[in-house]
Amino acid sequence: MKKSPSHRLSDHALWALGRASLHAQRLVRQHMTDAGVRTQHYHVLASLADDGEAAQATLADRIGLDRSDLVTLLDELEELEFLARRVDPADRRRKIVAITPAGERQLTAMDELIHAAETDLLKPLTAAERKTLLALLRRISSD
Amino acid sequence: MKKSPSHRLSDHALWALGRASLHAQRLVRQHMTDAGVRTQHYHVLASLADDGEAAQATLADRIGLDRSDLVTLLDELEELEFLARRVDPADRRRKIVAITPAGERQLTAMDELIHAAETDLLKPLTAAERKTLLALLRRISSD
DNA sequence: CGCATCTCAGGACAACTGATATGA
DNA sequence: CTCATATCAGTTCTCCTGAGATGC
Repeated sequence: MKKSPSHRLSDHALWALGRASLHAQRLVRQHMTDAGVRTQHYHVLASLADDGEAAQATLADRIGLDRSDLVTLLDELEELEFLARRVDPADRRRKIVAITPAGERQLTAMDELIHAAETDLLKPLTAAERKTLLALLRRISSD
Repeated sequence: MKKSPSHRLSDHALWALGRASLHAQRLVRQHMTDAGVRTQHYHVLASLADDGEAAQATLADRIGLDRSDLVTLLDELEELEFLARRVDPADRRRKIVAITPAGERQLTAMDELIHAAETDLLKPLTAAERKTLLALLRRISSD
């Protein structure tokens, strides 16, 4: 016997995931929009800082972003001088993207906002539960 | 000593959530788009079937959807005759939304697709892990 | 009058698709 | 010629905002 009469919306991990993710996005924006910067900007800068400069295609793959969408994103960040594009002399089709000192400063500033949002999000969980959640999420998304 | 050198993108539950949710959305679409129906349509029909007919405002609250967005959604579903709107005689501002037999049939059909997507998503997890994940997701999104 | 309900118009973001120019 | 890279244009979907019309 099932206790609740098949609540299609609340019993599916599918929607629970969506709602949690939306909640997370809202927290991020709530902390970030003041700066006029978007989540994707953070992704780009963080990837460049953590894994080093790269061609746009590999950068897009690293973040899991579409290559065509990355173009506009890089335009905006280059305009702000948070990164620089230079043509790869070895293969002149490629443009190598590198973060600038100003970009690193911006990244450190955003790090705090992100950390605050993450803290808010995980507030109801213990440290062990946070690790469990992260591990489970990784297993269902990467495969 | 930390083992990995602070991978900003992979160590945050914030992005793990986003990636998992995106992956889930893709699975749903992969199973659903054939029918020309969207996720939100399912939400509306499922809520009407599980919790009964309701005024638009309360329906929107139940799904967690914006009231203005619900209008278009209901227009589409009414066009397909999957639901019907009728004015509440007790308060003529209100329109009571109810699912039709055709809507219920459509819902059953979608149930299978949704179930398939959910199975795909949770494939890497054991039954116990699925329960844990669902419980953790609920704790961080509801409060 | 203030207030709630439904409606309409439009913007912001993210994900996706297809086509093009250029170089390897 | 083929393939990959970066770019450009346009669509869809979801979420959000503000304003109007009608009835309480």
